[in-house]
Amino acid sequence: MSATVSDKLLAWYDSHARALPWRAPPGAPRPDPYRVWLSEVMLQQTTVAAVIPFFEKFTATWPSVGALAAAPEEDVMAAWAGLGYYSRARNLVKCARVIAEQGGFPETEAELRKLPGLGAYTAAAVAAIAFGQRAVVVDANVERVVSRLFAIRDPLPGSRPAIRAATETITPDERAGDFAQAMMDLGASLCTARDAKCLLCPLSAECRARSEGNPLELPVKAKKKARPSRTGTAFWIERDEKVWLVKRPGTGMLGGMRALPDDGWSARGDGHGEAPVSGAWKAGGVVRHGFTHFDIELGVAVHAGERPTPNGEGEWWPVHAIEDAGLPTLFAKAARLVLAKRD
DNA sequence: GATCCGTGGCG
DNA sequence: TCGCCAAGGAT
Repeated sequence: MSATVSDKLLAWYDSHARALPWRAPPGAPRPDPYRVWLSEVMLQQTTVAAVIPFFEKFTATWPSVGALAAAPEEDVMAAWAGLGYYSRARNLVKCARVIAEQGGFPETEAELRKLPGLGAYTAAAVAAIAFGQRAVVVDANVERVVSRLFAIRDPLPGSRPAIRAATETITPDERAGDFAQAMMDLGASLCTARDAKCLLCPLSAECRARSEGNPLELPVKAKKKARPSRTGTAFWIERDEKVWLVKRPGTGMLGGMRALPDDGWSARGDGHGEAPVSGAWKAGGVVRHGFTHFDIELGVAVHAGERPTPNGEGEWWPVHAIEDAGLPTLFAKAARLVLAKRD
């Protein structure tokens, strides 16, 4: 059974693999480990379509892990702005510097797992795809495909050990990297969360969910908690055609990112409403944004006084270049709102 | 194990 | 409109 599944899947992959910028061209040897690692980190909880432009920008700016290691962290954070989960960018820089210092990527799953930002999934994926190691690669696609293939009906995340054990039985000794990518292509194109194109699937004859009932019922997942709604305020403080930006603390939400000053709102509670500068303020409108665990309704207050002098750390950023500041999406929305109302 | 951490697309 | 979802990791 195991040989049958992987053989069928690899044969399908050989004719149906997606052409993606981090994959080696057909017939080429293994892909560049730097590009594999970078793409895998970007792809954590992030769709292929969202990653591609960021991947192209990063590899054009920093063509090697050495170039990335030498980059100012601030530049990398700004380049990551809009992609989300910003701890990935901080760990990306840390990891690049460790690798540069070590003279290259480690090639085993266990050594890769020690690097910042590489968990069980990414370490296995890089070991298999970039270095040809046999590694059991389990991501959300594999969880879904394997849950259906083996009719694993226990709900996630409790079923993860069983899913991993089942994946182990079908992972081939050779081409484990192609096998992993084939599972992900299958999960992205045929065996998706809301659809199952079983008539096109190379594994339909082996699929227990298909023979036993409706594949769309799997995997079963625990229900998620409702997201709270928060309110807060961001402050637009301008002087000499420059706007005051702060750098958020290195850990926590939007950690290490440039931002507009705000009133301390968070996932846990609303903002206190107090401005960082005295003087007159006018309402600049409201933006709404959804984070993973809460929604925020953010009022934008625009300073209406003369030559404000903010307290604390920050920098004056040219208003005309605000799109280059590397603001995360919520603050980018707020900035666009202010500038749009001005016209 | 549970929680925190972004964003955009989809039905 | 809205809940779900995506090549997860760190704590």
